[in-house]
Amino acid sequence: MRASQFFISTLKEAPAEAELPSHRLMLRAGLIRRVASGLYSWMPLGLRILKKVEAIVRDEMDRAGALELLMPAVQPAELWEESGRWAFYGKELLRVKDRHDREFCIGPTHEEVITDIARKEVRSYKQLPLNFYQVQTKFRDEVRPRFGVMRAREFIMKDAYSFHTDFDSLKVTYQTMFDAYCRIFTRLGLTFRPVAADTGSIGGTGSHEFQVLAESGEDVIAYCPTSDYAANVELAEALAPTTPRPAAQAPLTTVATPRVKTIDELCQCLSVAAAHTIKAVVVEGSEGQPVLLLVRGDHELNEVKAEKLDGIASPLVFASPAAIEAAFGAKPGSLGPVGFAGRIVADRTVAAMADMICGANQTDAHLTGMNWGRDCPEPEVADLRNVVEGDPSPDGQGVLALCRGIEVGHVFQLRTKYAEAMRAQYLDREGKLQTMEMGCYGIGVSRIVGAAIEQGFDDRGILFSDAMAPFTVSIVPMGYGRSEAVKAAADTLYATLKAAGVDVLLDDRDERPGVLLADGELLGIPHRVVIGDRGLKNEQVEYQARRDTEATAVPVAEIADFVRAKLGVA
RNA sequence: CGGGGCGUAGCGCAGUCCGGUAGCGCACCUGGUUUGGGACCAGGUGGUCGUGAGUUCGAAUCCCACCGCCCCGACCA
Repeated sequence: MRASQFFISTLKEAPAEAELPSHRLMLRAGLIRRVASGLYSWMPLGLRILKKVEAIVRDEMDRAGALELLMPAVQPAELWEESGRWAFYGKELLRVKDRHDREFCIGPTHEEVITDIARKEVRSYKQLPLNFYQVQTKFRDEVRPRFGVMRAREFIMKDAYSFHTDFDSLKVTYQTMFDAYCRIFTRLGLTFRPVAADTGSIGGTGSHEFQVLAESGEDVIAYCPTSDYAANVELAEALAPTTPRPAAQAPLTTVATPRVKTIDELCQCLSVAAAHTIKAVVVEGSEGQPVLLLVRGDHELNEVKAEKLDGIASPLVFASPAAIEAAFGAKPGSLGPVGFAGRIVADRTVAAMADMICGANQTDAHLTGMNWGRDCPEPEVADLRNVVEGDPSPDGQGVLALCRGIEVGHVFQLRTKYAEAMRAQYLDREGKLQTMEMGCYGIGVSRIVGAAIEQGFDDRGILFSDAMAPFTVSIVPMGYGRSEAVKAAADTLYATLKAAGVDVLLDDRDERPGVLLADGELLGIPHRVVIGDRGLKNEQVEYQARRDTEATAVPVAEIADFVRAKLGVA
């Protein structure tokens, strides 16, 4: 491509709305333009990147035996009513009515439509397993779209759905897809980690997320540096302390703690460490009754774990201040287990504590020296908290560390959740009707572009991998319109690389050298050849990779082969 | 949904407190000079100051309402 025939629209300054490096750089480089909150146009340059990601995804999906199809973005409400999600999905589902007043949604995902296809098309076990995928626009009406294409409302997703006669078959395809995902992210040049994950609103059993490691990530991952354990903190198990509970020593004492509402204030007021306190959270049980959850003062309640407990409302509902006062006779900030007659669930760590400090169920008062068994009954025990740095790894191999990640892929074993609700059945060998097993597999194609930039940029711009860059090589002539020699050398190299199938940009724009060089760096083009009269005097041009600190002089006669060698192109 | 902030030219901003008929940098157009790191000179184009309703002789500026956008929060009692 000749830059003069293309559309390059870079900005020296990023619009004020962008905060995250990837978002700023995507706007500055002119890859995307915002249309409305969470809605972006992909400009020609950005679309090239998106297409490259898509091509790799398709290549690996095809290789994994998945078959591409295309489902509509607009879906009838009836299908969602059948699966039960029309009611369950909530406000993120964009619902619309057509001219006949019939209800539809703009698809945030496609389990319903694909299951409808499977139940209509598949009759026999002989047709299974099957794996379909599509690359398509999704819409999720996010509460707070942010970070440009990373959490947009409309985005491009590759979603695949597999159908099976039995769980064993599902597990085989799940592994095939897991492996394909690893190849995709590796080929894209991303530093990523597959982690065990919660299944969330999609439902099902086994699940892994593919997380691109980045400081700005919205997810927290717990991993073990000395083993291959890795899980989203939502899921990572906090093991029970191995040391037994110490014997009670302190007497139960009520202390006045005026205006103390938080653990921080409590620690200051009593000059104690948070690890000696316990934090009380009141949630609703399945019948709406208050349930008291207890975690250590310096720990965090894990909502996902809490709502999985039997008898707890799911999704989790926090009790209202009024309900709390009615049940405890005290305001939030002074709650504790002593004297509370309802259900109490203590985190494993809390269950192993002695001489604790907790709320007294009396406004502006706390108890010190609280002990299980002596001052109140032994509590029900469960894993309720987020793991913290240094916790023992659940696989028994060392301790956990935490890092942040951007979720770019997610694979699920859905099992029969949708097939059952929507009666996706087949006839088995014996002629008996059976429910299909299902898997689903998603990749956030547009999010990958943001995530990749988040993982690769410097003060000059983007650092794209060869696989994702809008162009692999740029030829930057110093004075294309002024020097016949420069023009000839640039044109020759351009023709040669193009003929070799290299995605090359000849920057023949009538701009000053500084503009051409700065734009190439902003766009993250990984390989650059600078051609100028200065070098040509000695029959030389300059090669510099985007990540190199210095240019390499290369004889003009050898530059094409030199670049091809750098790219690994024959 | 709660809190904070911001809406003035395509982008970045000043002007708003203290009302007087809109400005700077970049970008863009024309001409000239330049040409190995975002050039220089000269001349130009472009704005219902987010929208609506008020106060006033007069509103970007003051008052009210609305809309849009960004950030933080929406377990941590």
